[in-house]
Amino acid sequence: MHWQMGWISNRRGPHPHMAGVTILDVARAAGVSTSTVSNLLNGRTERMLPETRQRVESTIRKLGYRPNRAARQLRTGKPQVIGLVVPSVGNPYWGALARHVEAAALTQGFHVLLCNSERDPGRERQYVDELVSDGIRGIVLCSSLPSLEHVSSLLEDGLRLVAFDRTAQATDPVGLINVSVDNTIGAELMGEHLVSLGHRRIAFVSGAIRSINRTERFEGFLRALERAGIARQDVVTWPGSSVDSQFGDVEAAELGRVATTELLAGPNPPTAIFAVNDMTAIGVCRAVRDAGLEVGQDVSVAGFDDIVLAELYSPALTTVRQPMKEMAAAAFRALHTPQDDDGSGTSLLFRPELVVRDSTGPLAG
Amino acid sequence: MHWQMGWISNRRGPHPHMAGVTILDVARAAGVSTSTVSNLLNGRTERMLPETRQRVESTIRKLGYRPNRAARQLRTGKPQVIGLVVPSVGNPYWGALARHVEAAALTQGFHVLLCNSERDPGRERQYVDELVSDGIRGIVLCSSLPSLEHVSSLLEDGLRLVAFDRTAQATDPVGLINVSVDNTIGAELMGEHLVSLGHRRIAFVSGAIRSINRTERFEGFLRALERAGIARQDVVTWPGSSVDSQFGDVEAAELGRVATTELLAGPNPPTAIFAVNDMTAIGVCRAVRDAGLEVGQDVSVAGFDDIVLAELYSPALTTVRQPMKEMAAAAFRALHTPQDDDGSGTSLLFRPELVVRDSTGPLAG
DNA sequence: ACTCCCTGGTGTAACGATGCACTGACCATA
DNA sequence: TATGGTCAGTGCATCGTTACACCAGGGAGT
Repeated sequence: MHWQMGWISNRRGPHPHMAGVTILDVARAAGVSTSTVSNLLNGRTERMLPETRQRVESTIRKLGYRPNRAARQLRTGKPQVIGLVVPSVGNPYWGALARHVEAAALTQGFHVLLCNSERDPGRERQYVDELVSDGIRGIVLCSSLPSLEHVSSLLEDGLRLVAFDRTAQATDPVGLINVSVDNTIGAELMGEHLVSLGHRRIAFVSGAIRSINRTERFEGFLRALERAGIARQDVVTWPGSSVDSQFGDVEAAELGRVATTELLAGPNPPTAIFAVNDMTAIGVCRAVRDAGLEVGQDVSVAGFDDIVLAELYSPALTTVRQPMKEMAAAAFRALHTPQDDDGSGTSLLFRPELVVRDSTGPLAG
Repeated sequence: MHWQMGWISNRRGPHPHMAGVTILDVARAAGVSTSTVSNLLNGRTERMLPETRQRVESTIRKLGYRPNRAARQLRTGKPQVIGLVVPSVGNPYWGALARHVEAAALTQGFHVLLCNSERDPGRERQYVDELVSDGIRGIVLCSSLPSLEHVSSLLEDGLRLVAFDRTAQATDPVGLINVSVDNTIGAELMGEHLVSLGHRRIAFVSGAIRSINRTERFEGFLRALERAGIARQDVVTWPGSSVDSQFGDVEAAELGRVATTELLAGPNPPTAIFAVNDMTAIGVCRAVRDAGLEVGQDVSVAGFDDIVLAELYSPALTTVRQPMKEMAAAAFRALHTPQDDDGSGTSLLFRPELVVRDSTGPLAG
């Protein structure tokens, strides 16, 4: 009978896996049922003789058995995988996040599926839908969208969603957890730092202040200046221009450059410039130098984020550090803690740290 | 009978999925068998009335059906996922690769599992093993190991492995495909560029020349200088020091700094310095400035890779660009082309491009 | 009328793990 | 001797998809 030949030669099915030791192999070798092996694997050890447990465990090791994730997922509906959606992992900031999220996931045996939205809202939404329909129940989303209302139905269906680099908003769907640095405090620290160096005319450079992050950073910055007796209306900002739309990476630097060139050419130019992030700060530095001035000497420049670049740049950038590793770990953990229905704990704010390097210095003259 | 109640209320099983439209739902709605739907899904359309095909296709769309990846993998053994193992996605070079690999995968409906080896050979090996035993059959590996012999058994078992940023070696296991930029040509281009600027005393800075990349870059560099009549023994290199071990990211810059400081303090210092990569070049720049000299004016500095940073740095770095997007796409494609048993085509070399910016300039005086 | 082939499908046993409902053995109590 | 209660497991239906083996019905060749 040829079906029997098929059965014999094809114990592993039509497409044999490489690491083909199954739970059945373990069960047989240990002289127990697959149920017992499964029970052990899933922590139901209380119904088991320690001796049996030992035997099964050693069999698992001897055979090099590893549970098949696909089969497990098919059965449980929960894959050991989380999704990570970032604008672009080519950006050092998101690259660092991806690195630390993956490290955190690894400690719990989870894998990370990487998705680059390229700042395309449609693509971002599609990725989330796709991950969900692939059975993934936990996603770290770094959205470029101000509103996350479109995911509320997924949240209601049990998806665990962590929004990274974003603080909670009033209109947020319930169940959403936000992980972010405390932008307000960070900007306040930087404001204080610049004031303490003697600067009084300080500019804030960013794109059109629409995103939550930018708003918060601006607010914190203002707060520090007002405390130092600088009136709100005396704070220099850049009005924005045609360059200003959705920026990423290199464009952010370009924005800083354009803004600074205008600012320095104007009447009564600032002696210090606080950029909304490090990429922008780099563009600011370039413009300062292009104007024949020295960064840290003639004009102080500060950034935000503390990307790798900041330390390496020349001059090394004074900036506000986000505790990336801790934030990434918290984001991953939040994916597994059941949601608090009391509505609290939907925002995890981390304390930023002021990092003073060479791009800021005391007011000259 | 309570089992019946269970069956009724639990049509989706004990852990209901969110997007629960199955192939059976489609089959029923279209009035065909699941086999027919499956046949359509897998391109076996030749045995099918065009009319039937239309009906099934529109049903799929109407119901928003998406095949369950876990079930598909369980059956076929081949997940729609590839693995990407990089030293650290926090490094802009690898971040850029990850971004483009993911984009290439997306075009074919594949997802990318991200793994950071953190330059730990054990971790790198473990990741590969883990991916394989999870059923993944295609991996892009950016190894820190000079030899890849340990994966040969996996290759024999049908794993498709692409080694990125590495050229083929004599001892490579068969079936391994290498994707890399042509380091020799790239370095040659840079050597020519520096020579054409009038430099005669040019240093090559890297860690201990052990890795394949570094060796090739050094060779190409030498070739250009020899063609210009500069004897091999006159080429300045840095002997290496205690700082020199396995470097990554920030450490690479530090290496460049230390090396350059020594070089400039020595007798007859070089007028141009070619660093093995951009990170190192950045460290070189810092040391040049620390010595009171100006980059691009007093001393020319060149890098390799053209990471984002290079353009943003100040001065903008002259470097050798790797066509990352094309290389990433080729790496992904190589994962799916059957292996050529004739042994050819195991190395894909891409043509680099010289990018002249501000860090190099004509010999002063 | 009979075989043989072709077309356009269908039936169904797996893939590997899970976890509920069950059970046989043993002990304690009534 | 019933009765009940642990203990330490086991049996098996099930998740959604695939692909091989099969089959009905029609036409062509002999």
